[in-house]
Amino acid sequence: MPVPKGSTIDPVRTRAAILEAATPVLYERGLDGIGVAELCAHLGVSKETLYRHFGSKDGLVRAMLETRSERIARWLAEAIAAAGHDPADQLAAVFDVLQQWYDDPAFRGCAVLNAAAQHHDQTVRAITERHLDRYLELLTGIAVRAGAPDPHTLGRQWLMLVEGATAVAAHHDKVSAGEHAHRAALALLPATAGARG
Amino acid sequence: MPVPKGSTIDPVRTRAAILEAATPVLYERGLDGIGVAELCAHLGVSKETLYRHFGSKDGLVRAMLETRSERIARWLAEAIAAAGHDPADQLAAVFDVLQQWYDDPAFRGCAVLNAAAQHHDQTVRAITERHLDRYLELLTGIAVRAGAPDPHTLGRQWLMLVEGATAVAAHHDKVSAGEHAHRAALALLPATAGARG
DNA sequence: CAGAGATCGAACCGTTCGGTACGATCCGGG
DNA sequence: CCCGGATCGTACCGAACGGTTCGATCTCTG
Repeated sequence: MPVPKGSTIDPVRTRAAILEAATPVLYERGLDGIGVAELCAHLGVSKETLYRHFGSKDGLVRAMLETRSERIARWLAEAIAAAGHDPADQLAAVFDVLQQWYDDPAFRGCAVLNAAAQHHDQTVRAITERHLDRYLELLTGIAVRAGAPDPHTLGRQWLMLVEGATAVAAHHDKVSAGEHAHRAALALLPATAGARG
Repeated sequence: MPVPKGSTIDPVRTRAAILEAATPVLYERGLDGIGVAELCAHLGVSKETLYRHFGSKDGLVRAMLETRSERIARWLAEAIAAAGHDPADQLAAVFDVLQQWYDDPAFRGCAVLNAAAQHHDQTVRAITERHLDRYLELLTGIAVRAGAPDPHTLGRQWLMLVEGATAVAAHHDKVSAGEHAHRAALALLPATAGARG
């Protein structure tokens, strides 16, 4: 029973449960690939409840994308933090996490970028841009700690590798995509930096 | 007058004209972002004509994606051929073409990959995979001519940079995206190869 | 134990969708 | 000169869409 029936039992928990359950469904079916009625059936929630908590389908979508973006960034940041102090290890951790994601049978590419490809809504565009900002910040941080002379550019090139690997894994071939991207990212490090010692 | 009115004047020209006119509209509005009626109004064609030539909206979409994929590949191949014999120049030509594309105000990312993000139809997936195959073949060719020891892997890493640069340009910041990706691609060349001399 | 509030389920609304049908029009080939 | 076929414009279809409403139900709070 994902959502309790009674009253004041937990107004905020219902919202969170809806969000949690809607995320994978919207991801695998696509934002416009499922209607509100069928979606509610999957969630075990009535339409009225959904509309009271999110106002509209777009409201749910926006909340879902923001939550997902924040979660991904937190997930990556934790993987980086757990990798110790060596920037090379931190970089390896990033691409390890990515490859694990690619290996998930449900993997269908980046949910946020997929969403942006469908809704060219202004709000969704903003969420997408902020999502890539978060990625960029994490990667630039590694580049700084690695002593790269132009960490901003290196971070951006790493971002391209991350997104490129994700696209290739989603639409072409996921085997070793993370590993190949990782090796490419490493090759950029000594080329741009005078670092490593 | 995009489509002549009379009869046997040219059955194949009508189809081509529809395809040509539909491509930019579907690109900027999104595959599901415009209905058949409005689309036909933009094309200056009646629904009956469209359905006689393409059978369904999906039929039109498939034809459009295949045509677009082939055209992009041909365009890139010509740019490579025009760049002379030096693989480095050929690589530069690829990223030059990409940056020109990014600078187009109508640029909204790769039409084929955007389509795949919306329709997870089997046919669209196949078109997308073939599209990336074409890219990969062109890039691997450059890697071979550059004497890379593992040209297949290098081609794939370049493909990631190409798609990553496109995604970043579409969703984050298009300024210098092609140039940064180009520099990253160059850095991969001496790292993977023992070549250049 | 009574009331407030959250939820359900289902009916309902207007709109839009992809797709079809039809009569009128226009043209090139025999 | 006329017929066949491609086209147009429009009306139409059933289904699905996003969203609203309402009575019944349930549960926590006072």
